[in-house]
Amino acid sequence: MKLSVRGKYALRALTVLGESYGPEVVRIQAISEQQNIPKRFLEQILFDLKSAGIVESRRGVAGGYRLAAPPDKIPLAKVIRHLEGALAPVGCISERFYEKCSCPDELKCPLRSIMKEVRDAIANILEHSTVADLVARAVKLRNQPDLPLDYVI
Amino acid sequence: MKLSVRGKYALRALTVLGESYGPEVVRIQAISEQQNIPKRFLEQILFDLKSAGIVESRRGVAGGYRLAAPPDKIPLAKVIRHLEGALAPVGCISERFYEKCSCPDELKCPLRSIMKEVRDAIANILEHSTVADLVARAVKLRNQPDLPLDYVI
DNA sequence: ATAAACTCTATTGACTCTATCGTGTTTTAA
DNA sequence: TTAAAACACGATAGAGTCAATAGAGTTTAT
Repeated sequence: MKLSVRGKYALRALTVLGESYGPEVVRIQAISEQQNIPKRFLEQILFDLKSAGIVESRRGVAGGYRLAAPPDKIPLAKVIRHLEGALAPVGCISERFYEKCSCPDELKCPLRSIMKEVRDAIANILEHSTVADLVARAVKLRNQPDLPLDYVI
Repeated sequence: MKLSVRGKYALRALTVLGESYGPEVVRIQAISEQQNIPKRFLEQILFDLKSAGIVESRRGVAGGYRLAAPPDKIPLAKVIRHLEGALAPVGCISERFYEKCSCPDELKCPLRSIMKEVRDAIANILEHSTVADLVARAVKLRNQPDLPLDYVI
């Protein structure tokens, strides 16, 4: 579940869209500049998110992107699953992206058993975190002095 | 933190070594056959684990590998970190494998803040699980009827 | 001495990933 | 009505990673 650059860009873009959620649309270029993301690459990513029904767009001179649902209705797990595939660290656990393993007997594989716990821990956080949480954290961090993350609860 | 095939092979091999932990050494070929791992590839992996001080070897005709420490003293996190690098899903969190991110301000990055929670959840499990746990689970699963993992607590 | 087994480096082929490019199409402000 | 802005979509290049194999060397029990 190492997040690719693509995935990071997507989540950062969604945070921007979440912050200005409403009927209005945000230009790609605005996101690109604010978040330091290559514009052409971002186009690709947003288009991909659109095909997943996560964002919607308006074309033309006053065009741009906006969230397709309220920020608190978009779990990060949904975004990551669409962009990166399985949350599980090994394919033989994943329900949606199952991949057969080479081990002698999957049902008796101790590694699979432990990795399932890891998967559940990850999924538990990412299913319950939404774009709204990202926005909330962004606001909170913005209004705080520069504390390292360890002191932020 | 998607585990590579290499990482899976390593952990499965360590489970075998854990099961027959003692002064005696296990041949690569035995592990390779039992676990369905390409022998030449496994050689490479075990040699790598040796350089990390996780296993030790004996050369010659009666040679082979054994754990360099008792199974309960080898946390899975150590193995995975050596083989795959950071446990964290994004490099800008990792203490041991830190990588700079392109975001405008890392200290105010909400994504980083959430991913730190994911990292902690993963690390919490993998720091406290050891090769001994893998062995214990293997034994347990072996003595059980074929239940899907969901019913195993 | 010989064979079995580890040691170590190199390399190959497939694949993935980031990023850029080109060329459309749609929309709308002027 | 026209031109510019922005999305749509596919193609592709370049770099890197990864699994797997290969080859030649060293060690050691018998």
